[in-house]
Amino acid sequence: MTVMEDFEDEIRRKVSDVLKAQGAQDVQIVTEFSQMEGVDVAVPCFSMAKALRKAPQAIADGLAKELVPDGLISSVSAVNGYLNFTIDPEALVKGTLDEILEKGRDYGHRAPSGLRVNVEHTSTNPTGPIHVGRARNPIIGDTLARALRRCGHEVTTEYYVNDVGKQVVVLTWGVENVPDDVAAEEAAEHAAKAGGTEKERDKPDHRLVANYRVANRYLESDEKVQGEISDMLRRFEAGDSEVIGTVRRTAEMMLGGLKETLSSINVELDRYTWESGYIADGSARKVVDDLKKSKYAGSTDDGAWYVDLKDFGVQGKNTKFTFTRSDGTTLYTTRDLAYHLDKFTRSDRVIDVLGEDQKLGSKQLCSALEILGSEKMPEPLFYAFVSLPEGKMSTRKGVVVYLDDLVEEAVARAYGEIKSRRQDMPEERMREIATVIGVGAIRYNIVRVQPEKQFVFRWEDALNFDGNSGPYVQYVHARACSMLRKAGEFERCTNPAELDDEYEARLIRVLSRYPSVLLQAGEGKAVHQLPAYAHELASAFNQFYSKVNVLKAETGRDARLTLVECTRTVLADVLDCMGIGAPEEM
RNA sequence: GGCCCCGUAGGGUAGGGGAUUAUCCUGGUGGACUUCGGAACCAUCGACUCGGGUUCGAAUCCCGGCGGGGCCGCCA
Repeated sequence: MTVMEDFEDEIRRKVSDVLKAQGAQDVQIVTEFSQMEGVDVAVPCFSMAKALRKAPQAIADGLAKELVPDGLISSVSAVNGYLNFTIDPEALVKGTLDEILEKGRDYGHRAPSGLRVNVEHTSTNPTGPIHVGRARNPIIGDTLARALRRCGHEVTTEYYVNDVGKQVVVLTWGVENVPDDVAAEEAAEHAAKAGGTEKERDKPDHRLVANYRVANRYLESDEKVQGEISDMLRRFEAGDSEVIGTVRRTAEMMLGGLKETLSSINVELDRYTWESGYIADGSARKVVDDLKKSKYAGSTDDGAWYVDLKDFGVQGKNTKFTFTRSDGTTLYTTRDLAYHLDKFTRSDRVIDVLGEDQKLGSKQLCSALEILGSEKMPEPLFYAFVSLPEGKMSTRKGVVVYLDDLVEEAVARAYGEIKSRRQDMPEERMREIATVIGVGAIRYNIVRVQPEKQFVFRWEDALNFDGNSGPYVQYVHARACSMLRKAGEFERCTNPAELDDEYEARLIRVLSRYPSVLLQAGEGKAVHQLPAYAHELASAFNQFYSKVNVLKAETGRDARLTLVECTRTVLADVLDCMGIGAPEEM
């Protein structure tokens, strides 16, 4: 419990007591942070108006009259239908700072809930490198996972690897059959088309995707290749262990490259689950058997099975959700059902981070789970697609920006910045910090916007290091570290009498809100609140910094240094929650 | 054809029924400061897609246009 939470509790309790004394039971009392100057928490009285049959302002007036400021409440007033409360400023200062000092990097984190939460994210097909369109997925997913851990949950992150189906078979055929020189030529040509932003890389995903492109091209025109691939696909479907093994090995090679990319942006997943596993262990088959028994099931003349979802709110000309082909083999969605049932045995909550093209699929999945009698349902988190100013990303047309290229560019840019301001720093250290800054800029820029909004990728935004950016926040952290380094030994002091400047008070107020921001980001699945908060905190610190002397303070130096230390602690944690490093110098 | 998202200053973006000042960044303009690290600080300019409706009150909810995106496979 933080001071702010105690404060809100106290308000709710006291307002409720007064209402009960006035004969009103069971009235919902909501508290909210106020933007009004001089008001900390407000209770809007509008929603009580109907139940109490009184005007909002009259309710607020009545309550304000009965409530005597004591405890954490230092003042009460009624304005425009709001009951406004001010927290005892001394308690806020002392309570917030003491708690940060005591908990350190755990400030704002909740006690263990015992809840197991599974966050599936990324799960891109292992057929090519990750481009910035897809990058929204790992960045949102990883950030959400970090926020949920701070909410006290036991979080497992998971990547569902698609090693079944035509795409991976085509890839595998390409890797086995396309001559090295043809693939190399394709890679060079593709890089040239991308206009120099893209480089040839010796990395499995970039190497193998050339074979994949060539194979796809052959597939369009060459009958011999078409025959070979469909034969391979047939053997794959029939359970030919040789083909299955080859495909799996190819997918693993590709995945190795993808993992490298993810790791470069600080995304490490706890678990990789292979789609083919659900065929091998018979669980996809069991889903088929169970669905066939349902009253919604039916089959076409040639033997394909479906469930009709028209009673489940699925709209459109075709409400049939097919779960077996006419030859009896399973489909992607059938295996996805088995996958979700598996996840439910391992977790209490299951979150899927998905592109918005999966909306219908996800709804169908839920309906089918309902038919199967599942008590748990996945919670999908959808994000809209990322496009380029020139239009949709397309690997084939060369209209694509690979995440590896973006990272490289951002790091190079950060390196240039450091080099221009720091002549004293060793080369290796500059490189190290440039990586942290470049990656920070990218993650911050992408997590900044609400997932459901379309996102147009622009180099100048992604490489922006000013204002509302990762590097801005990192810079403030580095600056705070520098001050603490220079300060040397000091005695921690949280005496409110020494922290009564308006800039100090504002900064502390922002610090006090961190726990509620983590809650919104995690439980509310609103990860875009994190960069907004980080920027607000960093900005409040910069204002404080420009107006108040710390190292040269005549009085209250220790208290100010303590405030600097607390800010640094929270900045480091909010950055970490976004998967962004907090360098001590830059 | 049907369904689902989104539309906020020149560009980007927060708020997603309420407080006669709608957030933040960028951009423009103008400042302060011999700095505890200027990737900074201050001031100023500039916006709720349109039309109806619900409501004491709408950027916010409902209906309809317009614009952008997505989906409607025995693909994954």
